Amino acid sequence: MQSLTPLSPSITLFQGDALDVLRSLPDNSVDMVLTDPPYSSGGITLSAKHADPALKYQLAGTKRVYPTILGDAKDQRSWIMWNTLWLSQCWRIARDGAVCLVFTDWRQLPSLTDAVQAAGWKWVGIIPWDKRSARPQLGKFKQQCEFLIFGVKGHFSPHTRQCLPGLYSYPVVAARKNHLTAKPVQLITDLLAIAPEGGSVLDPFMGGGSVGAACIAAGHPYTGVELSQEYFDISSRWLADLAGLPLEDPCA
Amino acid sequence: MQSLTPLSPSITLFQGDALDVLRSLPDNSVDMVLTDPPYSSGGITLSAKHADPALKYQLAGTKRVYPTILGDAKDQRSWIMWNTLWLSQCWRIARDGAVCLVFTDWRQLPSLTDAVQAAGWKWVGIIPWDKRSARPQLGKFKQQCEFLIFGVKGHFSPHTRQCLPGLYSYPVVAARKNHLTAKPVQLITDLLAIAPEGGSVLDPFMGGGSVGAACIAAGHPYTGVELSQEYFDISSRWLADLAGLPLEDPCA
DNA sequence: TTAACGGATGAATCTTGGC
DNA sequence: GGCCAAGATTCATCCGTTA
Repeated sequence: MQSLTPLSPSITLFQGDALDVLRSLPDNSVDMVLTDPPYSSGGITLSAKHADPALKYQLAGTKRVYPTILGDAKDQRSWIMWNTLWLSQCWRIARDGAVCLVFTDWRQLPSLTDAVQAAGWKWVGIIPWDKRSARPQLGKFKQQCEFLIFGVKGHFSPHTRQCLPGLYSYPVVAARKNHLTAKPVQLITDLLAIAPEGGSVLDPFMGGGSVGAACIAAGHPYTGVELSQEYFDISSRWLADLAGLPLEDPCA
Repeated sequence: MQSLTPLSPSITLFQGDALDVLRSLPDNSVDMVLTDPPYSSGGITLSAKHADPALKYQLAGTKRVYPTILGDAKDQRSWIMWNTLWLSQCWRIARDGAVCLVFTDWRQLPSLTDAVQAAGWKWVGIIPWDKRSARPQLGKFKQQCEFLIFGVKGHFSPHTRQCLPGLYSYPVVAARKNHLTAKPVQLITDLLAIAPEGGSVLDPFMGGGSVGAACIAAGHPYTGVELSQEYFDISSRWLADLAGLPLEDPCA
């Protein structure tokens, strides 16, 4: 586990395994968990599941190639258990009344609702994200949406007088993606409206860093964890840039 | 079990319990199952769950009163089992390659995907329906969507060259509803695009009759079942009217 | 023809008080 | 304390009517 801390007083990034890092974080210290774990979806056969996700989820002939995504080859039982483990750690780290939002695709949605609840969160909703574009399916329904599983720890008190929508529609702009499954920053920014003003956000699967970028823009302290050195470097460079800070030299 | 058969050669309606009626229908005889079962959702305590759905699901002070919905007070285990039973019957009645679309709310979604698969269907997707308007939730995400669980029997071959959307957005118009949970006819019409031309449709929970109405408009033979005598009368009158047929007098 | 206004409603949720 | 009944609450959205 390697930490680039603090990138600024309000941005803390760790390179390492999510579970290891989460275990090191103190109780009752964050207001929101917002993250996008590897789905371990797709691939009917075991060998197809074990294929590099960058190949598994991309159409043959796609020109853009992304770095390898780690930890995306679990079978169903292990995936549920592993999600329960990191979500339990998040629950411990979260304050009472904290909100948990986790991305999933349709295939893993039921398993993820199990894991969220097994970890102690109260499951209170499903929020679809309409990606607008999706692979066309001749004569079938497109898989046009991903989903956010919405949970709360203990008693949730609203932090805003707004009524937040139950559906978000933002296109994926390939040119702006720095990760195969990067989410639009505007989507994340909208979701942060549920958090208290200046509330801290924990993201155990930082990936390309969209959640961090939205947090910097919206003034939320952010803690991100990423296993892959490659993605860690990409997103920490981006976030340092956004925060207007020089990147710390870990060898200095 | 009482049958008003045939309302026309292509419209068959049964008043009775869905499971009883389904058991009487022959194997391999329908091309699509499209239905909206009671959700048995809502209500935190058992007594609240057992309340009249018209009270359970309606806002205090709502003026419009609907007839009682039957069979909406099962607990979680029974609900899953009961769904598995009627879905198994539907699977038997369906032809190879048939499609199954079942409405659910967010709370029952994971249980319904279990039941669909336990009944033999291959689960291949989740299609959100955006209702647009929904009850406001101060400082939280609205429950703005319901969901269709999409399953197929055996090998599905596309029946259209269209690519169907992965999200449907239609408002609920209270003035046009004849059932507390009636679905917009246009939504159902759009969903029928997945069926083969002139393919037959089975709907074990007819309710207000929206699925029947859409089938008549789109030229699909329709078999509907409804337990409540009151809703059976309402919807068979409506469908007879749409089909331009005089209502048969069962006492004649 | 178009724009603005008023009224009704939502497959709930939460709080409070009583038994 | 647990369970249950009753009542208050909330606003985006849509329709029909009026301006």
